[in-house]
Formats: sequence, C-alpha cells, structure tokens
Amino acid sequence: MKEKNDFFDQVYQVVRLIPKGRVTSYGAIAKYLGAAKSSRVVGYAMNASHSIENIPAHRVVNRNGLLTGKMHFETPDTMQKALEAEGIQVKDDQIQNFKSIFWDPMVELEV
DNA sequence: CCGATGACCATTT
DNA sequence: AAAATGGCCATCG
Repeated sequence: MKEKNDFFDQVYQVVRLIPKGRVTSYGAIAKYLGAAKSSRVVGYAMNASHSIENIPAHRVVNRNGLLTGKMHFETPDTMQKALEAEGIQVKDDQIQNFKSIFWDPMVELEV
C-alpha cells in the first residue's frame, strides 16, 4: 500500500470526516494540513472529487459560507439541496448561521 | 511535453 | 476602505 502524501488525498480524508449538518471552509482544511497558502489547492481537490466517491464536497464552502462550487455539481441546486437535507439553512447560495455550523478540523480533530 | 487554469484566502497598494 | 494580486498543487488540452 502506498500512502499517498498528496495534498489531495489528505483533503479527502478531512472532508469525509465532516459530520453531518456541519460545514467547513477550504482554508480551514488547508490550514489544518499545514498549508494555509494552499487553500486554492483544496478547492481544486474538490473538483477532482468527481473521480472519487464518498466525497461530500457540498459540506465544503468558501470562507464566507458561500456555495461557490455549486456549479460544479450535477446541477447548481444539488449542493444547496444536499445542505438543506442535512438541516443546513441556505439562502441565495449563502449558508445561514454559517458560523454556528462551521466545523473546524483544527478544533474538532485537534492534532 | 509545455502552458494555462481552477470550487480560495490573505496581504499589499 | 476597496480593489488587485500573489501563492499553492494537480489536472486538462
């Protein structure tokens, strides 16, 4: 077995750990991995998640709690519907109470 | 093989 | 205070 130390796989691991009804940001994951400057790469990893399964990318949003990547799903509504299905209130692509449901890997996982 | 791009965030001007 | 850009990694053409 090869442990993929690739940034992508590490991101997938964290994304999969996101509890239901919670959301996190790209920067939070990047920071948790120790690459705050690679927040962009985290977002791109989500784009690659299309090739992988079990990647709840809908639970990952930008720093403003805005559904930036909704257009990358099957349909632009898939992301919002998935979030609402978990009890997350989303309006105008903006997560309500985002700060309340924000799941910080550095705090929850606490290295 | 090389160039360009992409679901971001933080800092500088 | 607002706007622009820099930095990161991998994948696509």
